Amino acid sequence: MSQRSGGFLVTQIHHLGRRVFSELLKERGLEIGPGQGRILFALWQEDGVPINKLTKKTLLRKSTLSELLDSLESAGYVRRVQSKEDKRKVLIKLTETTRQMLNVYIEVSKEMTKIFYKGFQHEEIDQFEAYLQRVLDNLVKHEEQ
Amino acid sequence: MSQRSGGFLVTQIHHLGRRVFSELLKERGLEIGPGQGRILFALWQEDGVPINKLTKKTLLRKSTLSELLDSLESAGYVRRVQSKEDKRKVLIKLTETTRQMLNVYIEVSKEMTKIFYKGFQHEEIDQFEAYLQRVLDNLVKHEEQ
DNA sequence: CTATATTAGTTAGGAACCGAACTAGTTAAT
DNA sequence: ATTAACTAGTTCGGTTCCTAACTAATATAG
Repeated sequence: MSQRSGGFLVTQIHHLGRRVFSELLKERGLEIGPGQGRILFALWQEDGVPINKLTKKTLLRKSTLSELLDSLESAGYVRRVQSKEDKRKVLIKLTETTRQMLNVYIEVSKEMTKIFYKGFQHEEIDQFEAYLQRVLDNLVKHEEQ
Repeated sequence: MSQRSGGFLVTQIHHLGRRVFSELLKERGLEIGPGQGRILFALWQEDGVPINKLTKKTLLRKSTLSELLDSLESAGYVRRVQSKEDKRKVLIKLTETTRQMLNVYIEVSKEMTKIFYKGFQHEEIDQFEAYLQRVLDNLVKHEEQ
């Protein structure tokens, strides 16, 4: 119960990992930051979604997304389209250029995973990610209340 | 090998966790942000250290520390003292006020840990944190090269 | 059918991070 | 004993995140 450091470890992994990932993206010529990549990744899985849905996928605040989307839009990676059914909603669509970046991004992600899990057995990865998911669920549940 | 999401999970846990932790600190009347807390925590373990050593403990860049220490100093939580042996070095010392915050901080950390690990057995926590440490080591090793 | 509540996004101000370029002090090499 | 190389911190400009306060559109309740 006493000296647990999970939160600190996660924070350190996050920051270090982001630096490494950032470096890999640059090496491969992908001119996006890891924050932008996170949003694009969600969009590659499902395109043309309203911002509100992106907040659920990324767990970012809508204000954060609003700003990141500004930068992605002015870089020409996404377009904002007002929904016709509900005029409050803004649908985010990938541009053609962006769709072609997916493969490189996947490559970089794989490389990142290799570094991340160096020396891990497959079952260890499974177990570890299951733990991560449980922790995430705990936090989500706590925030919902 | 293919669809691994460890990095994404860690990122999400980090951001959610930070929001929760931030909230807890506020509830308990501790007027510091989670970033500041991270530095103070390192100082509580060892006081009067040069900034360079703090970069190793926190894994933050020196520019980041420099700025966070500005805010901690102007809030009266730490003092900067030039080292006499090596005039390049700046030693960071806690003030008396800050030393008294430790207990509350520990309380908040415990509360955070409880949320984080809800439903975990002791051995599961041990195993999980060992995995985290391995991942962190991987990233540190990769960066060193 | 209007008033109210809810939902979707944006904006503004601030905090926590980064790399790159700088200053100043120390060490090492000729 | 100079010069060159290294080390310690700071500063600057930029990114990614936050909360709180706002506007606009839709849904609901009387």
